[in-house]
Amino acid sequence: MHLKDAVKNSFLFSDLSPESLADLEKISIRRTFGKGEMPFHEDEPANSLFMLGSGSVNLVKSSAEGKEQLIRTVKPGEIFAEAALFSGENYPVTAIATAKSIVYSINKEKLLKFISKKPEVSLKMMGAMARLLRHLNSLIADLTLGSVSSRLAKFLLTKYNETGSKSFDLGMKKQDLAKKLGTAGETLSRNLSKFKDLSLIDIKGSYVVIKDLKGLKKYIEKE
Amino acid sequence: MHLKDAVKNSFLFSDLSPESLADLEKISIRRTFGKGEMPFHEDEPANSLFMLGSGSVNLVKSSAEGKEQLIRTVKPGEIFAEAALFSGENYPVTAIATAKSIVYSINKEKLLKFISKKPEVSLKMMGAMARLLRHLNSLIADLTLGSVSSRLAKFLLTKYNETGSKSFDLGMKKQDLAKKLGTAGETLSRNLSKFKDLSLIDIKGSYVVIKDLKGLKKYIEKE
DNA sequence: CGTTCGCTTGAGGCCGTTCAAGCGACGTGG
DNA sequence: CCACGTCGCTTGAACGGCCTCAAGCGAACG
Repeated sequence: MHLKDAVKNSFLFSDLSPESLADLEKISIRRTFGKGEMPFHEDEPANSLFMLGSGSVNLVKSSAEGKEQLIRTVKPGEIFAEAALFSGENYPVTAIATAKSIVYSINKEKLLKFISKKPEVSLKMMGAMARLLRHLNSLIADLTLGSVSSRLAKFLLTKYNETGSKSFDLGMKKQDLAKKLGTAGETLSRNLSKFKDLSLIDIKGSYVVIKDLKGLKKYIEKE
Repeated sequence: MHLKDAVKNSFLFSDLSPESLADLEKISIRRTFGKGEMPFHEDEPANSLFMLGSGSVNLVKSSAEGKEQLIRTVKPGEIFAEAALFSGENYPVTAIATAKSIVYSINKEKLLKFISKKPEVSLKMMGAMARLLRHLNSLIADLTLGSVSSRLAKFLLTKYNETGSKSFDLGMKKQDLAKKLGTAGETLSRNLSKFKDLSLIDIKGSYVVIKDLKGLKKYIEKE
């Protein structure tokens, strides 16, 4: 895949002029990562912004004991490590490719120079960061204020809204979903069984069918 | 207090030219809030950016059941509700003044116009958002990956680093500290007692003396 | 002097964790 | 083609951290 194509889906750079695009290409580096490889680690000095061309990347925080919290999963066209651009320290999270991925990295200083000539890009950049801020805010609220079953119900309903269908695939390993929900695999397993016993859903493998929409919605509120 | 003085401590606007400052003043509204009053609520449409002139403001997320998680406490000169600027929805959090505060609010569209003429301000704005992103990232990690005692130890050591002294005041009500640490008041109380019993600290009221720095540090790692 | 407020302390219970064992699906090598 | 190992998931049992409810206590304040 070429940068030109990647950029089409990109929020940040989608309507750049051809000349600008050529400039951007000069300062960006294209790399591919296999499943499990890490584009960057949270204890590395941050010197680049990244854009995902294809594949999928998870952003996680990990503790000394090896526990992990999934902060965000990046989809093609999205940028990540945006905080890296503006503070001279290390990356705040670790990036892990969960599938073969094409990643463009852009050196911090060069990008800053590039951006400063293009106010539209700055605005979009801020927009992207603002959306992230919202995401993190509600993630905090979720993790702190709610229970696992409420988070699970919310996840299922979000999937339902995204796909527009009552039956869908989880789209990730249950282990990963557990991490996303900030819990252990066993606990997720039990909660899925509970929902199944209550006839709220049916589940076979990673394939889910929502049977009782209202019932699930109640679970979101019910702490 | 006049906007001019507030701006001196402000990260965003600190080195604006006098003319720009005059422009800024035209589009900003000065308001004062008493303790407990709310400059904005998380279910209100977001139409302004805020800057704290003096006083102190807490940003919280609250759940249906009235539980609250403290996301950030804003200090004079800092801006807040920055995410509001770039996405047309509601405020992501609720702001509560914890002391008599002077707050400047700036209409979203007007500020955007103002900013777009000043790339330096955009850059600073992004810097501010980047710092926030980092803050939220580590908050999530803390809340998810660690225990209350670890978070408490981290808080105490941060205070120690900030003040440079082993004895200091908590700087807030214990209730508020509990919310900041994402726990209940009772649990905080027990943990403080535990640290005291272990001779890691001494505490009288909200006045703390650190007695065993290494002991506290161990608690941070220890899950 | 009584009330309110912030904090502490106790008792009980629940949710989620960890450790362990077991199970089916899958792939590989004999 | 089957045996075996691995992997992801499930299930059970026990433990424990944190929460809630409730009572009590000192300090501040009217």
